[in-house]
Amino acid sequence: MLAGMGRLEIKPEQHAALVDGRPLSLTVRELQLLVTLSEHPQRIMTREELFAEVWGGRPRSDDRSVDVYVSRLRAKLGEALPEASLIHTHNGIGYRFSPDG
Amino acid sequence: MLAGMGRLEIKPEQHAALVDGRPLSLTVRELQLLVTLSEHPQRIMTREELFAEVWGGRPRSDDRSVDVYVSRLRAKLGEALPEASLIHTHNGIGYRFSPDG
DNA sequence: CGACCTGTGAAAATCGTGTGAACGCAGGCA
DNA sequence: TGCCTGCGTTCACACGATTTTCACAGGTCG
Repeated sequence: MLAGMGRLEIKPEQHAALVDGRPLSLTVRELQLLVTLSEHPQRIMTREELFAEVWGGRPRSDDRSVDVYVSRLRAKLGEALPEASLIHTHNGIGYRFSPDG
Repeated sequence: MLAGMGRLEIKPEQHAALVDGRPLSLTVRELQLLVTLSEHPQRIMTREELFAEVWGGRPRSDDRSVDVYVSRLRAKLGEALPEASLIHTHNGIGYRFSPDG
């Protein structure tokens, strides 16, 4: 128990992601992205899908917003849950959220 | 231990907030706000929620009362408990009371 | 009147966002 | 193995948005 996960709860209605009951200080965008990813666990989501959900519309072909926010999110999650790696990169495709490592 | 908290007691029924047994000199509004925040520890509360509890009704869209009173409250808490940071800002959303830092 | 509380406007300070660019890693191929 | 190359990661910055703080005017109550 409390290995890696089970410690992270995502509560969109409370505008919060909790680790051990304590909210991470995520920005609105970061939270939106985390919520979107976590709503489809183990599913590889393309940048287009993620962009559509979080920003709305389609990303420019060279838009790196999703990558940048994934990076920021990983940094904050990594601080709060050092041993967990929740967001996985799928090269050439997109990202996947995995609740357990 | 006794960093930040354990030293602060909030007694709504006595219209008082005590630090090491001594009452802070808070105004009615300040106390109401502190009570409201502290009744939901670790929960991010929106301005609308706080306003509804303390002032009643809905704030004007550009109302900054909550912010101003949070600021006044922090000033007084900061004097009595210099090392504690009990009220956290969540940008774009609202405020959160955290008994321990 | 004098002391204090309250809400408002506005200036000052801080933070979030998106972008371009630098960097680094992994995979393909000789 | 060693070099390319494409893609993902992260940094730095500028701009806009949001929060913090200050000053003040009106109100209350002794």
